[in-house]
Amino acid sequence: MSTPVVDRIAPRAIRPAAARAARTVAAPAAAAAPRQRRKQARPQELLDAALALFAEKGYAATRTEEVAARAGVSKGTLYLYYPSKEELFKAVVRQNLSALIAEGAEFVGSYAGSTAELLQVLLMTWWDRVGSTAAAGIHKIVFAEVRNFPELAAFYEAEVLRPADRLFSATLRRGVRRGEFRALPEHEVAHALMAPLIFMTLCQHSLGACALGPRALTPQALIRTHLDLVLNGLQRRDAPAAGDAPAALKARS
Amino acid sequence: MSTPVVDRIAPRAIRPAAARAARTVAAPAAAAAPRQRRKQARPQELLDAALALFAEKGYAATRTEEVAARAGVSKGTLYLYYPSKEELFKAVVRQNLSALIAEGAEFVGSYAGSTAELLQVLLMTWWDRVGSTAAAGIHKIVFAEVRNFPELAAFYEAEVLRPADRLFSATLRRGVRRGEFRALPEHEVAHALMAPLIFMTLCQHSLGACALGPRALTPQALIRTHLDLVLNGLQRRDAPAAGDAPAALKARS
DNA sequence: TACATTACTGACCGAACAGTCAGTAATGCC
DNA sequence: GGCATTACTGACTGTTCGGTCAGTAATGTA
Repeated sequence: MSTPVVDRIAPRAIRPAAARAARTVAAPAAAAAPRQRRKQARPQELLDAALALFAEKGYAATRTEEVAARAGVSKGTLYLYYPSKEELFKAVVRQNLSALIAEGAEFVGSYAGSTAELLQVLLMTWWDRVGSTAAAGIHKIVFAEVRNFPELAAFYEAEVLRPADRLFSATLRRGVRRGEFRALPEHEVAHALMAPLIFMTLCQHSLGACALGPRALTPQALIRTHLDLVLNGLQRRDAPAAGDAPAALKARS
Repeated sequence: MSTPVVDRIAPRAIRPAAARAARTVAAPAAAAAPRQRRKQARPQELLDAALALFAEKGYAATRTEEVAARAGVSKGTLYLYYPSKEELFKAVVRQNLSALIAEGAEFVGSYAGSTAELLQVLLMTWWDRVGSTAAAGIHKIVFAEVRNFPELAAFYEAEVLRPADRLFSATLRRGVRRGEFRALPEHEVAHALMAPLIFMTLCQHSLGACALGPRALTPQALIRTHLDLVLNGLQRRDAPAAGDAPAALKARS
């Protein structure tokens, strides 16, 4: 089929050539202060740097030295605060995903309005707090690399997947119980609810970041269409159509 | 927040320790024949090996030597047929994705039944020929790694994304033109149509492969629920419900 | 059997990278 | 100012991997 040709020289991977400078030009706030002692601030700064780089390049492709440089410290310092690359990653997941899911579960328990509205709020809030931020890039990593790092699979399952599934299943049951929705399989509908959103963030964090991908797929338009489609699909044939756009759960901090 | 602890020794990545044996126990068909000359068969065997390994481990994490070993040849031979790892990957994409999309476009042009039926056939066929095979793993790679290999982004966009988007947009327009569907934004609905399916394959090729992930998400059940949901959502309120399950496009070869 | 062609091999090169640790300098205390 | 504590540094190590190329052996031809 394909003819053998030996010509070009392909680079082993993307050339790093970016880690430099970070120390000399230094952090955005502090000018060019060499060797500061700021034990309190380091962990958070390292987490921020790690999230940004993991989301951009993936887990395996992110070099710990680069994370350190972005946080304005040396590689040795990173290992002073996190015992390994893996533990650093886990800390990032805990801070950015686990926290919000717990908050959402609490919200669902005390919500009084219609379930269609509730779903709108949940999805909009997810977009506001995760989907539109670097945290969305974590999903990209998990999907792609979890098989190469089996220990991270169990961690993500317990820390993110199960809680999120519980959250949406409970919400859908609520809709059926109140006579608003048809009774469709919970897991599958929960999947259909989140899949297009997460899928969109995957696009944005991959093809989209290259100014390519599904053309002009603006998040707002997609979420609106998606909600219209799904809420209409969930609706009992004899029920009236859902109202639209209640106020969101809570503005980003 | 996090306290510094330095204790465990984390491995650099997943230990390869798998490439061995492949030559001695050799290929399933030929016993243990050293140094065969089979110029015709090599390219396809290399593509098969590459697809399997790329889908399992990702692009960067797959070692060319491992691909060669799985195909029953040495690393040098691989580079005799494909000039670089990147070109090997492109060849895999062309064979496994581009081909089917072209076939689907042809099918849509000549289809006579209802558009709801047509969508069912397209999705079912996609599942049969891509979603349920190793080829689905390609999407995982693209989402995760395309940013580290910008040249692959443009390739995938031109070779897969645009053709697929054209295919679904045309089908949806057909439904609206024939008065079967509501007029919703094409790109967004096309996204909502494919996202849950591709998303499911992502799950299966990552968490699912670790026997985790969304519990008991069987493909058939998900596709059925998804189609029910979306076709019901697309339906004009005054139209009758869609019929079900026409015969599939064409059985897997 | 001798020779030419060429499919195939695998040791080797250079670069990259997770994690270490002996050393350096900022800070607090007297 | 002098000293003890400790946050921080960066050169170093062992290993991995894409790609190369001089050499080897299978095949066709006579």
